[in-house]
Amino acid sequence: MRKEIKKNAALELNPNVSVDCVIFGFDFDKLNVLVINRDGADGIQWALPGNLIYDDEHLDQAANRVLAELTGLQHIYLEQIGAFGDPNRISKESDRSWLQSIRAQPEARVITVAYFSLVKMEDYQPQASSFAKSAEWIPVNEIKELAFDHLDILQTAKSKLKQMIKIRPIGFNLLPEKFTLSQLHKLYEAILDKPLDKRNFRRKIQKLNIVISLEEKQSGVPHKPSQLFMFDKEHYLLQTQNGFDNFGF
Amino acid sequence: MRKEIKKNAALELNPNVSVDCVIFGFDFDKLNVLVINRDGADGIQWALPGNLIYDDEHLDQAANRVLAELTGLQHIYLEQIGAFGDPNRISKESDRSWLQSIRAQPEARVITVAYFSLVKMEDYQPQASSFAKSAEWIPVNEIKELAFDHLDILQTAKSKLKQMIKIRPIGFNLLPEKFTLSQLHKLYEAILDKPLDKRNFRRKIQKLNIVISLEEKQSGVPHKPSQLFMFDKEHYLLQTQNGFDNFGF
DNA sequence: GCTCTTTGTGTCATTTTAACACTTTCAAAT
DNA sequence: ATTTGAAAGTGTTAAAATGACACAAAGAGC
Repeated sequence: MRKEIKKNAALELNPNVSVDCVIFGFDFDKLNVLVINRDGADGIQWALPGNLIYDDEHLDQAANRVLAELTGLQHIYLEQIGAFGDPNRISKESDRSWLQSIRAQPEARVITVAYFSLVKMEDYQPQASSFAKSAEWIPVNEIKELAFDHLDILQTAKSKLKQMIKIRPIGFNLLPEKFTLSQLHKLYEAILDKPLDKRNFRRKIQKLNIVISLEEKQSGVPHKPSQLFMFDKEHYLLQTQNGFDNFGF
Repeated sequence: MRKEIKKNAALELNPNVSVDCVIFGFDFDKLNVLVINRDGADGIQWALPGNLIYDDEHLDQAANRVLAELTGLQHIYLEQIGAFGDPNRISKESDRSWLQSIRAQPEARVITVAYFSLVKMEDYQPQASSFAKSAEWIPVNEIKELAFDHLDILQTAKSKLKQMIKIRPIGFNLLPEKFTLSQLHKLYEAILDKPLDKRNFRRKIQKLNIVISLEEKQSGVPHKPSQLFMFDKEHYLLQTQNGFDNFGF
């Protein structure tokens, strides 16, 4: 009997800790973020995919599980961006009434640990399930309101992304295996939110030795076809071993 | 009666969430970290100052409160470095037996949110209280073992510090108001853990326009007395407004 | 006044940066 | 077949930043 109880306890949701995921995608023009739709009383309400953790799972696992449950996205490398702990972070009236419908202890104080990731949009078509009524990519710049403190979380994610892309070549996760330098250029401009000189950008990327030029070009485009490139992971790893950690944008 | 219960509930510790603080100090030679001593069965056991949060307090507040309760340090700007969520992070035998003695629910699953700060050692003489038997500055390099997953947390703090000092002038928090460039130089070397050329370091710092040379020199030193400097916060803030965020070390 | 210790300083060769405009290549339309 | 539109791709120059490197000056203690 005692064992029974313990076993159940391990499978129970911890009422005090949740995880939320900020998944960025790039449509070759602007940054998008994956949100779910909770069908609230008062119209559409977007939220980041997130939910309570189980007592026996690692935070990182919980983030992966919750993301998969709500959006179908799996096998994604999620990186933590921080914990959000305002005691009133879920106390807005619209949020509370929604929580009543899905939580065993809707009044419990919940801190959340936020994660973020960059994915190739084409590879991940979100499929809503669980309490998510839908799951969609929305342009980051068009998001003016989100449930709970998710707008804060998104803001934090954006600024971490901006920082991180200066230090690590994470941008490649947003592009297909084979990409053009113009795509990469546009990506950096979207993330850093400022224009970068085309020629200087190309020179810098190529001098960094982190892209390999393929013997292949775009085809079917109504303009001069572009050379295709791949990320040179090995060369990058070599450089990091020598203490390299600054792309200098 | 119901109110009574609610009020008590608000004043209760949340059994699932704690905060831990990594406080760095600099003794003009090397980095130190503030640890408390829990008087365990099997000899001395160092730990980072940390404890459970209350249900009605912000995580940031909790970190400040816990730090003050255990070490007496107050009015310190603490910055979050991340949440640690291994479900077994407090399950080592020595940790469990200690938790029995201080926690109402010693078996609860606890995630912790870690904070860090940089302080002037001279300004903060730690005073142990609560369950801390003592509170002391220990050189970071001499720490081989800590309670729970605190060694992980310390490691993370060190690497965040290394990153952050390249982006923001946080090092000045470790030095007195008035300092010499040699002290600053040594500090950067200690944090980055590599030698920096003296002349190049001085040139760079001075070109950054973030220090003001005072009309004052060291005295009483058995060698050529050094010029004193202050951090030029205003000038730094101006630069950040223009998007500046890279000291390039 | 000698010794010890730390401060403080300059140059040069190399690399990196920022600013800037025109030609090439292809598909689609005429 | 020719034109048009749209994006790709390319080089120079001046200014600034970097890294490597060695010796004189100032004070305290003896």
